[in-house]
Amino acid sequence: MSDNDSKPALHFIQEIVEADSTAKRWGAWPDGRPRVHTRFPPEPNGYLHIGHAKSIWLNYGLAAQYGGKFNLRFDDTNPVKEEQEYVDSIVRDVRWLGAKWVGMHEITGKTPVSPELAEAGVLFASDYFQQMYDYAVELVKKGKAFVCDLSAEETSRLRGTLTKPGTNSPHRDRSVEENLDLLDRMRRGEFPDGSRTLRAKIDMAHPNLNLRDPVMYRILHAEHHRTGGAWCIYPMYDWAHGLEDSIENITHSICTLEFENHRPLYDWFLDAINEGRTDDGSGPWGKKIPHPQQIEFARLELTHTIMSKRKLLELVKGGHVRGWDDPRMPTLSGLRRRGYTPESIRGFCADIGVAKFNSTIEIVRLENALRDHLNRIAPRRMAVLRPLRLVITNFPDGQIEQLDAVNNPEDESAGKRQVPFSRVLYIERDDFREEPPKGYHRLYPGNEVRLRYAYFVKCTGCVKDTATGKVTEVHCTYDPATRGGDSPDGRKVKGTLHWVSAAHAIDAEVRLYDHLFAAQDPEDVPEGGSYLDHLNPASLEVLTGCKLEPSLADMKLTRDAFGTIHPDRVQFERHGYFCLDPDATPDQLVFNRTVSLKDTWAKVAKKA
RNA sequence: UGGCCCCUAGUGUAACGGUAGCACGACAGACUCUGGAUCUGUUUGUCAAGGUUCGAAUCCUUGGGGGCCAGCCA
Repeated sequence: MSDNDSKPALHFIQEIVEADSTAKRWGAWPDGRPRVHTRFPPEPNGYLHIGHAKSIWLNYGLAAQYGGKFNLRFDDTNPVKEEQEYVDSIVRDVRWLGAKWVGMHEITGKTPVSPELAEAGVLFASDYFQQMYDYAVELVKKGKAFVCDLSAEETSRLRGTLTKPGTNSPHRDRSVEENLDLLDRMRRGEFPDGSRTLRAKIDMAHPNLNLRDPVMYRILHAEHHRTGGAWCIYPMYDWAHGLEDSIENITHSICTLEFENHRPLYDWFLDAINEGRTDDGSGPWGKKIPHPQQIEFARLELTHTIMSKRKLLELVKGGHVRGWDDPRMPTLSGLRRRGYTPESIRGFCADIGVAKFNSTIEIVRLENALRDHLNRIAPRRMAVLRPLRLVITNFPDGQIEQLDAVNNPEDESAGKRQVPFSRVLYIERDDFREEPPKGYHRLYPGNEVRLRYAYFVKCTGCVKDTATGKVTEVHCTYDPATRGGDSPDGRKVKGTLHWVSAAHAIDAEVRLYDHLFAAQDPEDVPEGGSYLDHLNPASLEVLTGCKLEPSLADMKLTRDAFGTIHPDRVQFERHGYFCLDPDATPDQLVFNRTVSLKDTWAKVAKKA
């Protein structure tokens, strides 16, 4: 090939959109650019998780890439499962991720915003209920739908099986007049729940079970979170979804693989409505309505976690986690509280690709995307999580020195800060061994190490509790010539330790997290087992009495105009990335470990 | 004894009939005031068999493996 500018590889959906744009298949915006209009259509029956992030980013990313539009639309067609709480959390999470929908009110400051403004531009399928009903009446008139009096059990029995065809409903051949009358009375609430349905008249012998006279409306005398008691019949997903897309003039209706078998039905409904309609609106049925293209891709699966909304709900309700926003949850609210950045989640989504293969991504990929971003933006600080006293026996008692420390070696503009140093410090318990294992180059009797940004110190011994044998204090001497951490004689040390001056340290609680599930695939359980059996008992470790350098007292957790938390993020050197938890109070700092640093030593030590 | 979809290193993902590449991991090394970061190198792959073709990961056939579908859920 002679061209050096190899185009970035497009995934299969981008290829479709690209081809459609070239052909102007979906027409053009007023300025002449080809139209691309996507949407994210969550059902408000749970919190969003990282899998939804992939979908949001796919849909919004496509719209952004092709200069198109993106809708946030709630698919709220089942009042018995849906709640306003979920609407609120979903709107919050989509906004936090960085997707911008049509009509969205963007953040302008920290002044709290009204719920109306927070929801500005958000669409609801329930707003289309009347239009959907009108279309249903049209199908009845066209002889393509009928009212069926069969019970749910009978309907199921007559549907047949995967290998055997179904049987026609005895009500399938009712007259249009009778169907119209019955449908009207269903709508008026004359019939009890479950007594009748409106069904499409397709083919009870179809090999695709979705086409065996599917139910379009069921009777549900339930209070809807938005329409209240206005309706007592509610549309089924298959009937509703294509109409929602059509009404919004969506071009590409992207969904996950399990809807592949539903695409023929998606198309059938739209085709049925368009039958007899014309491009110019002449004729008895009027103008043709838009018919978007449904495209399916593989949903995101991750190791060491679960993505099922039902099971996530179980974890919450069963008290296995503290709530939807527990930092161990794969929910966006959990990841946010844990300290994940929207940038890192987007980066992850861009990284993993879009395809039709059912794959499971190793969770380290997510953690890596996180480290990658945090490494660039997080200021470095020193924090001793499991403190051990270190006394510098030749350092003048009462003397305090302020030493310069670099805030972020990856970002010079982050500048420097001063850290107080004195005779008694805390170091990590793990950084001292009376008898060092092979390859250990931290502190042990006779060994010299560097105290980061401070001095070289040489270990002279330790003090032990006579009863327990536990080391309570380590002693060392320092070399005054190494101030700042460099030796004028060119002498090298292998280890560099972080530390905190005991007299200046602030106390904090630190929560360490590990994978919620110990098993790679929590769903992989023997007969009679449960994914709950794989819950990792060590997924949360709470450390108290941690010692932090004084500058950490400035850490903040802010809330934006929508009440969404934005915690400051830091790297505790040699430990990992941390952020303030909403549980923190002015006199009790609480930190979450977002993700640990890669730990080569741990790997070496484990092998030995 | 149904229909639809899918299968490329350990895990993901490119190659669109013309040299199987990339990322992450793993391993080895360099560098380092974080056993971090960074850099270098190594390793491993087209599910199988036929067919079409000068040439097949790619097209066809058969077989194997996996996913989804029998809600008045989405």
